Amino acid sequence: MDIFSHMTPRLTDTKKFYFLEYFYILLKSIEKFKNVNAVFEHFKTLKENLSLGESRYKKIGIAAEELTNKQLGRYKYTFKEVLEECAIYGLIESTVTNQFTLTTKGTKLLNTYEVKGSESFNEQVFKLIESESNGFYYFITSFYNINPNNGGMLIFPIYSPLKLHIQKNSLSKTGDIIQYTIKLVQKLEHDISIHLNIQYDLKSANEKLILRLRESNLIGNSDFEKIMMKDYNVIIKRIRDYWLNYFLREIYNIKVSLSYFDIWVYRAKQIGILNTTEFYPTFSGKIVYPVSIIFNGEASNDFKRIYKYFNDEKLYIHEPKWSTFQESFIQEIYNSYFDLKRSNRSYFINLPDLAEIVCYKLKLSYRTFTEFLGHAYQLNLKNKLRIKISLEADRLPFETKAMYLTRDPIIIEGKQRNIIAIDLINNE
DNA sequence: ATAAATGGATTCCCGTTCGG
DNA sequence: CCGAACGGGAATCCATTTAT
Repeated sequence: MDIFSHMTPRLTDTKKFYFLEYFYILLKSIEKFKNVNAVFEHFKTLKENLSLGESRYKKIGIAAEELTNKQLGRYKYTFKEVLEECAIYGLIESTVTNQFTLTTKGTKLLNTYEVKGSESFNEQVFKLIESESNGFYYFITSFYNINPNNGGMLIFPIYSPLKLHIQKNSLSKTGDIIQYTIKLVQKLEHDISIHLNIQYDLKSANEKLILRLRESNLIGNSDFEKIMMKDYNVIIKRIRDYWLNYFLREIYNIKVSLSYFDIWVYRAKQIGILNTTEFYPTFSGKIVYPVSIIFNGEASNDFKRIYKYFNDEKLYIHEPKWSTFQESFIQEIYNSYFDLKRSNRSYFINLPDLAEIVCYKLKLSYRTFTEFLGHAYQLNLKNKLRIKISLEADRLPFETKAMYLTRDPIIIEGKQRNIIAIDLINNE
């Protein structure tokens, strides 16, 4: 029995920020200060210290500069959002205007972060959000319903003109833009048939998109009409967002805006409920899939129960133990390594790419992957593995230095590892 | 009728990537 | 190697919808 026969999910109770650590830095700031201005000042410092938000590219070792007024405005916006969401969960209270204090609940949550670390903290935050909204339930169950034969995986393809080998300077007229959308639609239909196993005709949806671009005067009525180059980025972004929305709302029938969806997904990733990646090898765009299950009953030892719903269904995260999962893990990194190597020719392959494939196939969180690879590497150093694993920090020759900054680093034995090679040991 | 919420659209920003 | 263009996440804006 679906819990939403009794209620609707409250998917917009979450405020507009991605990182769960914002909860921590706000609580910390209120623990130290009462007055809203002082709280904000501290919040700002902690935000910078933990490099939260602003850009997905992490700054490396550059001292913080003075904020512009605009940036300050943005920080205040986020601050306000976090403040509001903390109030929803009863973590803070305000008896006098612009004065805040922690509630018992808030103090307890802050303590969890400082004593038990961010993982336990995230799990507690999850419980707060879920008890308020049942939002994660909505997404996990929807995903499995949408793509039951493929582990609940959702695809969000993105193909910029560049990706389709169309030069910017060849997109100067209305007809060029339309040609781009037609080529794009072919790719989208192809991806849908491959990954969702449905034949979809996107022609009429594409006509709607073109109509909208016309209504906004971004493109003309005749194919020969020039587009304004200042509008170029806007046009491309409109097209991209249109299709992302279309996949979300029309194909998957998920009842939440793209911006809220992104926030839910990103938060779920931090909790370890689902994985999301923009770097899955051989796919262009975003992929989202659950690494947890919800059902009424007891799960095997490979799962960790983190929540129980009022109808007795439980949410379990797939979190196997190394002792029992070791064999499957080794087998999968071995298989996936050779899959990737086939298209690569080089002995070493990109480790984050391998992580993507193994995490997807075994439904492991990235954290568990790193932990298990660490164990495997240890055994390998002691010659207790049937394969030989080499990990290096070097990059592949054709990869530029910057490619690693956009992806979460994989740290094994205290060192960031970028590439991996695997051999069979042939003396057995 | 007014205020708040919503969510799509736009802007900002900045590291990456391209093309010469 | 360099400057221009790209790209995408986050912040913000703002028209529309919903609540009061």
